[in-house]
Amino acid sequence: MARRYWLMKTEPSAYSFSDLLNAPRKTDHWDGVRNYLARNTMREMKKGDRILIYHSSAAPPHAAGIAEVAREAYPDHTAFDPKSEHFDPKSSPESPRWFMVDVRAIEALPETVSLPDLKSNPKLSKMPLVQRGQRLSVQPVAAAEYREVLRMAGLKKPR
DNA sequence: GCCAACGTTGGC
DNA sequence: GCCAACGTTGGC
Repeated sequence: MARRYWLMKTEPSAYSFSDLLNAPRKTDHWDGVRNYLARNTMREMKKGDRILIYHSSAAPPHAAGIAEVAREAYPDHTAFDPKSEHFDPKSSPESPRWFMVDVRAIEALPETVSLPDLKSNPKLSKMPLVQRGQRLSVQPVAAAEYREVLRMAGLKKPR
């Protein structure tokens, strides 16, 4: 199966692409997704798939870096922890409701690509990200869209 | 801080 | 199963 492409949002004040770059082996688990559609999308991810990491609630919001799927979906243990802000009493180790993947940072984009720039590129008009009202924290990206974002970021060699 | 657009919850 | 109320996301 051909490699696929995805986009994951994060609020940089909570967890930024730099945090991922500085994590051991540049790898971390992506916990806390509590939306069924986003969860289902994560379960489609395969090891080696590429991920655009997007900083939401920034000024301006922007694509910050690229990463890859390091481990495919497995139960999100933060849902089992009553002390976690992502705790969900309806999820249990026996019957997990929420899942996460591990992601590994590949590299920061040479130039971040702002949301206004993404919106003004007609080639990207079909991305859920730029469509009004889309709130998905995990979403698919077409291969051509991925390449276009990398080109806008000044990354000559697609990764 | 505002608020539009959704998703979820719960009464019926 | 419907749908109003409520909560969350996230751009502005």
